[in-house]
Amino acid sequence: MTVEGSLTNTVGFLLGKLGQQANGQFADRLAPLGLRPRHCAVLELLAGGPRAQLELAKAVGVTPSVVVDMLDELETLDAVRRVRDTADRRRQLIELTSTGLDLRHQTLSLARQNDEELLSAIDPTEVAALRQILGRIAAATGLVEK
Amino acid sequence: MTVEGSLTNTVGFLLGKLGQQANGQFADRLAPLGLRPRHCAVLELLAGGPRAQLELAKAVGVTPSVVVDMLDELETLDAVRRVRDTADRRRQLIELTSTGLDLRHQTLSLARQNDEELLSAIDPTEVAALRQILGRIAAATGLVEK
DNA sequence: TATTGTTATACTCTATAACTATA
DNA sequence: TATAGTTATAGAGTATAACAATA
Repeated sequence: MTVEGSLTNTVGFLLGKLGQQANGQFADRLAPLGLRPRHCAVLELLAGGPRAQLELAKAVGVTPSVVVDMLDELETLDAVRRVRDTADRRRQLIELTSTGLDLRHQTLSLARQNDEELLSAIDPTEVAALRQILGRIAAATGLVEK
Repeated sequence: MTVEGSLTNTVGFLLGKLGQQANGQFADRLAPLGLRPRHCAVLELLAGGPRAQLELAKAVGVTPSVVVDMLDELETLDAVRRVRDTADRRRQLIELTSTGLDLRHQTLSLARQNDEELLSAIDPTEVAALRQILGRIAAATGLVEK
């Protein structure tokens, strides 16, 4: 048993450590695809329809110049297309290509594999409870658009 | 309700996001003390007795040169002392000073405040369940020495 | 010759600010 | 004059590798 009154027992500390671990493992799985976790959030958003770059920046929580880089990379992979908005020629609408959609399915599958590995030590009913509680905290802190 | 089959529903994704959030909030609380989350792990370890720098590096999971920097900072704060090991003069044993011990108490208190803020949306029995499950996952993945 | 700690260097990630083209 | 996107630059944070002292 861990020492009472220790930092290690803190939920925040555990979340930090486990989050880093989960993210690192996920990044390793994504690497062969030429993607990193950040890209997945973009693919996910674009699956809901085309978006402008600044919209993506705000939604993913990164600065616009980072979005430019990510989209350059995704374009190199033929995962997305930049199409000029005819109504406002300053904007570019980012569309998911068919290979982008396929890539998104793959990342989703990898994310599930990642979960399985991460959660292999605890039983299914607890996994469900965990997912539910984490989802509620994320929603409460506004981390995820409901 | 969130879309079924979405990355956002994944435990790994939620852990990553929440971990980053928890860590950021904790870092903000620590900033006035001149500390960052990493330092807390060092203070915690040293509370169990003096350690050599390479031991600290391995335990905290950072590279030796980073430990040098962290200890320089902690020494500036008078939180730790480097004392040459008389048995092996290459080693330096790092000791917690009394102000370091005090600092450790403060960081623990801040970590608890952080938990309260983070978990304000969910009720106590669920918090207990969450802490228990996270602790078990962390132990299973070897993230925390039991 | 190997090991502890240190320093110097480089690399990644991200943010800031200047720039263009459109509005 | 303001906005969308881009580029250039700089700042954290971290890792790698060369180095001095000791074993």
